[in-house]
Amino acid sequence: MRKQMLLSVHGSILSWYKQHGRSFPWRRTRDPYRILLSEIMLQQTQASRVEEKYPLFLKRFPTLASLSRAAKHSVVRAWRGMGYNNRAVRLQQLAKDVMRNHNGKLPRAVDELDLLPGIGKYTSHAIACFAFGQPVPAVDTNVRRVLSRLFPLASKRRDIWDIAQEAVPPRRAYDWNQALFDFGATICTQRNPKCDICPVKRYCPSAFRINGKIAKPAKREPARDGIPNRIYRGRIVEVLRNLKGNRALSLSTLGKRIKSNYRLRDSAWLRKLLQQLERDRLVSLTNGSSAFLVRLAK
DNA sequence: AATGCGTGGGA
DNA sequence: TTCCCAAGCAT
Repeated sequence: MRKQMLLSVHGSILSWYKQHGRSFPWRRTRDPYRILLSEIMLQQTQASRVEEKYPLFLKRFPTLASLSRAAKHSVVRAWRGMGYNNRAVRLQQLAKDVMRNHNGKLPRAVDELDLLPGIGKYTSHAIACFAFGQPVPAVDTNVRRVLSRLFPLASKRRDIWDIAQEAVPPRRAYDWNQALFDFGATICTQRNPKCDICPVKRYCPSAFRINGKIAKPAKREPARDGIPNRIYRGRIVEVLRNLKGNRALSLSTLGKRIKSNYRLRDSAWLRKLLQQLERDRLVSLTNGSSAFLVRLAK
C-alpha cells in the first residue's frame, strides 16, 4: 500500500477520533486486569452494554487475585446480563492460571497471552497494546472491515493481520487501534456506511460503493419449538442464578421454568442441554435421593 | 473449518 | 412483532 496515503489516513482518522471518539472507562486505565476484563466483556458485545456492567463487575471483583479466589457461581452471577456465559468461566480460570503460573501478573508477550483461556489472537493483541503499550494491531471485525475497504486489493491477497501491522503508526498504536474501533462502529459501518461524512473518503477506493446486503447463514441452529437451544441455555443459567445461596433445582422444576408446555418427553432434550452446560463447567449435576438435581457449578 | 455460544436495544 | 445485530473464542 502507498506510504503517502497511509500518512494521510493516519492524520485524518486520528484527528477525527480526537473530535468524535467516545470516552469509556477502560480507556482511562492501563491496569492490565481492567484492560483484560474490558476486552473479554467486549467480545461480541456492544460497548454500551459493557459500559453498564463493567463498573459493577469491578466493584465485586476489584483485582485478578480477588477474582481467582471467588466461588465460581458468584462470578457467573456477576456476569448476569452479559451473555456468552462461558466467558465468565474462562475468565476466572484465567485468573487462577495467572495467580499460579505467572506470579499473579498478566504476561505481556502476545504469545503467552494467547495460551490463556478465553484469549485468542484479537484479545492477546488488544491487551499487549492497551495495557502494555506495544505497537501491535488489534484486528476485530471493525478493523477488518475498515482496512479491507481502504485497501481492497492488498486485503484480497494478503493476511489482514500483516496489512494491519504495517498500518499501525508505531508511536500512536493505542489511539490508532481505538480510533479504528470507533470509526468502524460509527462511520464505516457494515451496512450503509456514512461515506458522505467520512474523513478519509478521498483516499478510499470503496467510498460510495458499498451495498448494504449481507447474506445470512443458510443453516439453522439447533432449536426446540422454534427457540434455539442457546436461548434455553441462557434461561437455565438465569434461573439458577436467581436461586438464593446457590440452591439446586430438580430437572422437572427447571424444565417448567425455562420452557412453556414443558412435558416429560422434553426431559431427554433438557438433560442433554444440562450435560453440555456441565461440560462447560457452568452447572453441576447431582443425584438427589429422589431426583436429578441441578445448580450453578461451584 | 463450520458450528455453537446470550443478551437486550433498535430498526 | 419479528428480525438483526455487537471489540471473538473453542472445538
